[in-house]
Amino acid sequence: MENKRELFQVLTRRFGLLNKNCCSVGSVDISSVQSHILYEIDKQTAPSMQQVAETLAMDITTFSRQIQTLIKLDLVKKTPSSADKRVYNLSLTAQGKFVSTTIDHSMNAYLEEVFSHMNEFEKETVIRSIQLLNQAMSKSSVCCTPLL
Amino acid sequence: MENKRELFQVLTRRFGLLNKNCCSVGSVDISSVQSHILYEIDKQTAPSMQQVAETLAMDITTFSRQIQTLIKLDLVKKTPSSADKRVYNLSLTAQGKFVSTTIDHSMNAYLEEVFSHMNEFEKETVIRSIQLLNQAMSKSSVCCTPLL
DNA sequence: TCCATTACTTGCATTTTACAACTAATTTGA
DNA sequence: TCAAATTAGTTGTAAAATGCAAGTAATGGA
Repeated sequence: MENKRELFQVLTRRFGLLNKNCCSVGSVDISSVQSHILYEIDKQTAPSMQQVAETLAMDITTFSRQIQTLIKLDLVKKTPSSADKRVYNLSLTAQGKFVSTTIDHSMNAYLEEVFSHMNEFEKETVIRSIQLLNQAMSKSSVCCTPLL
Repeated sequence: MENKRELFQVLTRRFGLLNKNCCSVGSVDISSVQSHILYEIDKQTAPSMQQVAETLAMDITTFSRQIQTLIKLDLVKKTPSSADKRVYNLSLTAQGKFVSTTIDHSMNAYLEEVFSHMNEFEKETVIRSIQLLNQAMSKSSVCCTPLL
């Protein structure tokens, strides 16, 4: 079986769909892009706008507006940096933290469910393979340069 | 290492980015969604609008407009079905076929490049793992029901 | 034959996106 | 030291993508 693209096409589509469905927590309903933003703010410590936008390979102007939306939803806080007055540091509000954590749980629950269809050996192999793939992609010169 | 979500988050983001960059062929410049549409029309034989829209988990009205755009770009042809006059069968024009094939080649070239960072054993393992993953996801009850 | 269903389209209204052009703060280098 | 270049972030505007509601036309079942 050598049609790699087919495999990856289906895989990405599934993940895209998963991401689409993922992001409704109580009365808060955010987009997949917004959930990625929350995720990264949570992961990095007090990142600047530029940092997060670059990690997500997003245009900074689009990012700026998304942050405005997330602030209106009371999920994100923007604090002026004392070191450099041009910079804002991003952080999650209590509610933002809650939403982010809840999404994280439901994603992990979904992944557990998926892995429950495999035996222990397959599970290990697949996890290891994804790691290999991520490493290989980060080494690749063709694409994806800005991404961690 | 057990943070599965982290792994998949990075993987999907990379693929998303790859898809974004993928779709410029000569003077034709299409979106990632449109390339998925071409891909599916090429793969299925004379599918109806509903069929393709459902495979891609797209809203039919959005899909209808995307098809209009692709017809204007002379990439897709819409033929009334003789069996059922409500139905249109979709197919690629010569140019559409060319664009689709070219994208397919460049995606496969990219994947080859990625796999070139692995040895033969790793390569086999990763491919096999993606297959396992796709199977497991298709068995999953949580998500992704409409997808092949 | 008439009514429910199906395939597809159009009318909105919203959201997302990105280029260009802006302000304000910081750094560079003569 | 101070003007010029760079950097962080915002806003104007315009295009594209999205999806619900409501429409038309064809089909199929009772």
